[in-house]
Amino acid sequence: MRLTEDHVSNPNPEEISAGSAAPARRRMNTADRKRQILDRAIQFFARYGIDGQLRNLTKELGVTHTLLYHYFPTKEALIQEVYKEVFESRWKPEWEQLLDDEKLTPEEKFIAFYIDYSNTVLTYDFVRILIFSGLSDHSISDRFFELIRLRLLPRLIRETRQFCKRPLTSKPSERELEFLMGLHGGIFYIGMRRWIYGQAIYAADIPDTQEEIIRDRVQAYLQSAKTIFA
Amino acid sequence: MRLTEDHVSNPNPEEISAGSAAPARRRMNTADRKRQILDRAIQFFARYGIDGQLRNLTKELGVTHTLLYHYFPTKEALIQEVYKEVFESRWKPEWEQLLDDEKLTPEEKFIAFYIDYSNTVLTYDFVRILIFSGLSDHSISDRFFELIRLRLLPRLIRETRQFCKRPLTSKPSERELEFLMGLHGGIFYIGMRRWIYGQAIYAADIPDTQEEIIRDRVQAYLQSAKTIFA
DNA sequence: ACCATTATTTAACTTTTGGTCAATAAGTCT
DNA sequence: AGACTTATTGACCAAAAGTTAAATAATGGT
Repeated sequence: MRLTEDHVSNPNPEEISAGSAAPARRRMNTADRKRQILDRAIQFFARYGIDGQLRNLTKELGVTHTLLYHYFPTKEALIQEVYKEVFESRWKPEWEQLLDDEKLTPEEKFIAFYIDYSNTVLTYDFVRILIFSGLSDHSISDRFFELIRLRLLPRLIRETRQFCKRPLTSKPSERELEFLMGLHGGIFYIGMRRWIYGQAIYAADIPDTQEEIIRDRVQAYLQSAKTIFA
Repeated sequence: MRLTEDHVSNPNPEEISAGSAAPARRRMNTADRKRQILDRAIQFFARYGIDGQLRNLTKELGVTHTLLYHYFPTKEALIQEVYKEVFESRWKPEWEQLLDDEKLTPEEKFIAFYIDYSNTVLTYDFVRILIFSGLSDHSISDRFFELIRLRLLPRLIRETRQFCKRPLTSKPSERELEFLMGLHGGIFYIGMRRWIYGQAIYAADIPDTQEEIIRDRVQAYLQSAKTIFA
């Protein structure tokens, strides 16, 4: 039932050392090993979900599963650190600066932002872990959406209004927000198709066309906003 | 680690019968019981994922877990039937007829289609099971996307071109498809926010405003298509 | 070269969980 | 009422998987 790694070739060939001598047992310094485990755990849980088995995770590291308990008290604790790492350390404060930059037009800001946003957020690890966590417990993914809601949406709405030459002061209406979420969701869906459903995306690896996609959609969004909120 | 049902109040109070007498053991006719199990299994797996435990599922039914094996050979078989039920029996052939209806304008078709589509597809069970299955094994969710790709997208592209007064014959370009996926994904994202992330959606339960959201987005899509593909 | 530290492993425990099978009893038919 | 069918259960199994504790050995310091 669970996802297994039967088909995953072991990327750590050293453990199957040629000689029949006892496999070399190397000690690693604490910080490095913990970092290594965490990095691998992110990939691992992204792939197999939080139900992935510790024994398989540590096999990828060429290490016994009990070693984990030297660095993390429980599996749950490890998972929490994975979440923390993925959701908190990948947020870019530059996004806010970019959207506040007075030298750029709303259109330029939107495009530059969503290109960079999709490059950082629409990765295998991020998309899948975000969704795994959402499926099991909103409270974790919520932290990420709070950042979006507080730091990004107000700025994006402001820029939209600027583009439409409308007053900036009033509180964003639900209709405005929903319209913006149409753009935002459409872009996130690119990651969904690619990393959840395994679909080939049009020129997913060709930055130029990836940019064209975003450009098309942003322009459609802004132009239509002008019409709708006239 | 796994999602448990500790916090789920048991909706089947009969099993905790007041008297200490042996709980009445009722026999159900085969077809009804199978139907009942399947229905409950859909909700259950939608909530807890396919790693949900059979003993918990049957507890909700007020029945021993071994009874499942009287109706399904293995857990895997049950899950396959759940998938089949969810993905195949919810597809509406009317959608294709609607999009082919010559009495409607492209705009009317788009709006009518996406309103009905979102009402049938953007449900708790469907969205979550689709994503659970996508996370674990594309081959299942693929069947659903094949339907979309073959039955829906060509029609939607055709209607888009019709709206733009462009020739209908040539094969849809990737750019056209991606632009359409922006609309489609933005709408699916409504379900994601609601059923995966547990976010409150603007007027999610008020059909009128739900329709307004879709109307806004469809109109934005069509108008912009005119500009982009001029 | 020896010692102390601690990273790492080995062995074992416990609970969980999918699955089997024989026993039980609720319906149905005569 | 008695016999027959079969839905349902209870006891049990084996493998999986998180966790613990003691044994082992790599490393650094003196």
